[in-house]
Amino acid sequence: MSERGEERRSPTHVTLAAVLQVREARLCVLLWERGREPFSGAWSLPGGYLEPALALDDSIRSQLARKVDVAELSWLEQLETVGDPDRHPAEWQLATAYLGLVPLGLDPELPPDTSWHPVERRPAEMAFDHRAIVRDARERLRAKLSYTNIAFALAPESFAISELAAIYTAALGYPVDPTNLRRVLERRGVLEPTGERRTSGPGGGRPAAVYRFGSRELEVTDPFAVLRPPAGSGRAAG
Amino acid sequence: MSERGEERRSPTHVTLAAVLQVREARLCVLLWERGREPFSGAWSLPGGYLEPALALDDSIRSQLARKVDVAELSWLEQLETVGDPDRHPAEWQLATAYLGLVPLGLDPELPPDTSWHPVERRPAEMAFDHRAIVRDARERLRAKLSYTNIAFALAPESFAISELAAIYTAALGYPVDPTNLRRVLERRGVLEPTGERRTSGPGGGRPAAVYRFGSRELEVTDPFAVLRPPAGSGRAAG
DNA sequence: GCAAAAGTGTTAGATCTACACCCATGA
DNA sequence: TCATGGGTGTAGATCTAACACTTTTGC
Repeated sequence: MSERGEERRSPTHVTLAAVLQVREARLCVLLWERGREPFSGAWSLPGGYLEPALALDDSIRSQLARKVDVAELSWLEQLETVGDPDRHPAEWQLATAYLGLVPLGLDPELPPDTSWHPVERRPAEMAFDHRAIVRDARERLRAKLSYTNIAFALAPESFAISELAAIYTAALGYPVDPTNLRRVLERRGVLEPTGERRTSGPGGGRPAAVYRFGSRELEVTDPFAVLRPPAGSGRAAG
Repeated sequence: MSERGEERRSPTHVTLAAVLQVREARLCVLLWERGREPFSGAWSLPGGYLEPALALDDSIRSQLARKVDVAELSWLEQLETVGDPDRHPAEWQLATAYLGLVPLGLDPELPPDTSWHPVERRPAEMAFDHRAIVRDARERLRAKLSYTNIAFALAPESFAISELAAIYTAALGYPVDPTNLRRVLERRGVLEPTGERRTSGPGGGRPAAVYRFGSRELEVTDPFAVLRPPAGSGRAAG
């Protein structure tokens, strides 16, 4: 890391976010229609230039605030940084992409150039390399759903198990059985009964118990599927 | 992503790498002793300024080439990008960190300011935020050892199962039983017998069969520990 | 023969999916 | 009482860690 006091050409740096939400049983991503070149008219991820004195996550929060109420963001984590020299036609630009999540049921106000798109039917042509970023965000979410409690960020404050299973189904892309989902999450100790019950619908049916997530911090609930440490070995931190 | 043709202050951008290797039964990281301010004399990760027209991974490869023969790098993947405004005392600087792996047994020539340090006993004071990056690299490696075939990048071309178990033990930080490791990897189909056998040591002992990894591409061998898709459902790509 | 190291067999436990069955409610 | 949806029980399959046991070698 040799450095000189002189001028040095530096890339511009933007932060982007793939904000995902389950809407009408489909995993959707928040996209914005560009109004100017390059890629004018193309769908792109919300974001913008990194400002001095802002941390990366503060930057993306601030950029997102122009499109959506960031108080409704239940999760934000860094995804990847892309920097192919030709990813921007006119300038040398890097982009650090984030994965954001919004709980089911919220419907934030959006500016007219911004809307939700099902991830599976997202536009084939997206600005820059944003299509690949959406794919990576979806993959990251799917992986974490399987070994963490991150569903707390997709689910509303409280929910019936069948509603939670529908969220998993939408996000994972294949059916998730509520019966077994309950058992998995109960064994892991992440579910907490609220004591309330849903009222049955018009067709009748047994009322569903209402649950919430016991913690809204990310927890790795299934740390070592294989090659787990021997019985009584607490791994040293460091 | 509003942009203007005018000048814009941009952060400098460096690429760094936490290069890990198992040496003498310990997971080690390649560190470099800084020769100038800031953090002169402190241990730091190898890396340097991103050059225009270089992709991020090309940049870190090129920077690493100054310290170590990059042909001996068996794996390189992006880890994270850090950009706290005060991470560099003098300039506005972002850093994209990579995880690199070198197989057991290679001992690349190093310049005098560069050396291997056991990850568990790495210097308490490291330059910038490099200590946290080493920790994150180790965690990433540990996680991937459990659900992918990434051990191919830590192991030599061919090996006995007991040698491979020693590599897992060093990298994971807890004992891994060769007997069960063999079964896990054989079921996953990642091991390939070479047909050769090790000669016994001086004390005797049955000669070990020699294996290699069938693929040297990263493969997720244990994709869904839980919540797996129903029996005959191929997930759609996208 | 004996020690040492590698490899095999086996057992007990955990956890998962699938599905049958029972429960609580509205009409 | 019947349809509907929620909840429980259970069986079968898979996979795992642990460990006893057998095999193959050097001395």
